[in-house]
Amino acid sequence: MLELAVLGLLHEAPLHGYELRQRLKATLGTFRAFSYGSLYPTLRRMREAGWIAEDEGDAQVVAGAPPLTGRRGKVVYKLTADGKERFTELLAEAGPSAWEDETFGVHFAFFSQTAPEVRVRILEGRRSRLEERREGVRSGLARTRGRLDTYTRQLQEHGLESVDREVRWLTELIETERRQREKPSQHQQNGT
Amino acid sequence: MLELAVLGLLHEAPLHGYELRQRLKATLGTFRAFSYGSLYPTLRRMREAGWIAEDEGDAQVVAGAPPLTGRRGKVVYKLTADGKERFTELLAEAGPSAWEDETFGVHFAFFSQTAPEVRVRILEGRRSRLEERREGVRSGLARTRGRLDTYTRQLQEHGLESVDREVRWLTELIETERRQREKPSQHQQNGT
DNA sequence: GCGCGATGTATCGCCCCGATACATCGCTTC
DNA sequence: GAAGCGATGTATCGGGGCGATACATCGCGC
Repeated sequence: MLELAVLGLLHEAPLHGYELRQRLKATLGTFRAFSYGSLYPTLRRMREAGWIAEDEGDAQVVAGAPPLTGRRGKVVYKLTADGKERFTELLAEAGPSAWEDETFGVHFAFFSQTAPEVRVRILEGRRSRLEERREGVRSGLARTRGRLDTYTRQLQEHGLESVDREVRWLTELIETERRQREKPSQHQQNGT
Repeated sequence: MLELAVLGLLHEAPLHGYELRQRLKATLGTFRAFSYGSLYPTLRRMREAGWIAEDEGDAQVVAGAPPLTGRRGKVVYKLTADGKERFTELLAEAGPSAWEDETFGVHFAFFSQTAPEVRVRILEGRRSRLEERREGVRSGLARTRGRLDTYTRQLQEHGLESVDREVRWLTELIETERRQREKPSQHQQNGT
């Protein structure tokens, strides 16, 4: 999980740990935090696996943000060729591993680097995943009708509505994707 | 976490592991699953701590549900006196440990056993927690205006709306709680 | 009589989190 | 000018949850 996120972030620019974590928060938003307690071990694992390399040294690596100082002997990480390959490989995956709760957000965050067919597959996969869950909760709610205390029921209903909301969101996204594929001349990329 | 959930479930009736897990899913709904990989170790820890006792044996323990067979040498767990005490103790806690993401749902699920003041404190605590986060995301979104690609922005905005929705939900709940305290004659308990 | 899905108990390794420990930098405050 | 402080920065540790996996039995239909 974190692996993919780190791969994606470093794919844009070399970063050191602290920055990585900031970007993680900024990119994933409410979705996930990823503490240093996960980050540094992951970084080590990835270095050992050969996906990333440390660029010890000193200055001017920061690339984008003025508020980040970034000289002095920091450990700057960057992708190796193998790392890039690995990233592409992970982005191409369109199985359950891409649409489970914990994973989906990270995959989605790098959708602009992902192939259009894969995007749609993932969005649809996530949607049916959520629809299944929704049915489960709904029937559970129906089965225990009246036997639940107010708070438990309220919790369920709130959860149900959240799932519902996400399903609608996904449906819109899928439709947009389809439209995009009809007329691929338009693009929705950012403008730096 | 799981500890509180198990305590709460066993407080209603003795159960064995499998049932416990079913109830966990039914009670927490979309909120959390809790796999056996967490449940059984937790059960062991709790037994060692003296909160629960095993009631090996055979029959008629099931208490409520017809579809659950439940004879044969299953391991039925029930609360000890210490366990009940522990439960009450945990229910009375109204600190951050009760309103963080992972914990809040479980505490909420047992609100009907929780003191009214504690309920309000927890709801308010959760709400300010979410409001903080909302501000963080909002300002992050403003700071990077235009520099984010569509997908990342969409993820952020969806997350933001989710948080917003939960804040509104909590506000309603808080108001209901306050009203309840004005005229405590009405109650909102379930009717078995 | 055979297989299969639900019931049931349990473990293992992996990953992530919060807490914690440091150390330095740049800034304000006295 | 030194003392204090919050942001920057790197890192570890213990604990807990998860998915996968392994079994074993029960009740069912075929």
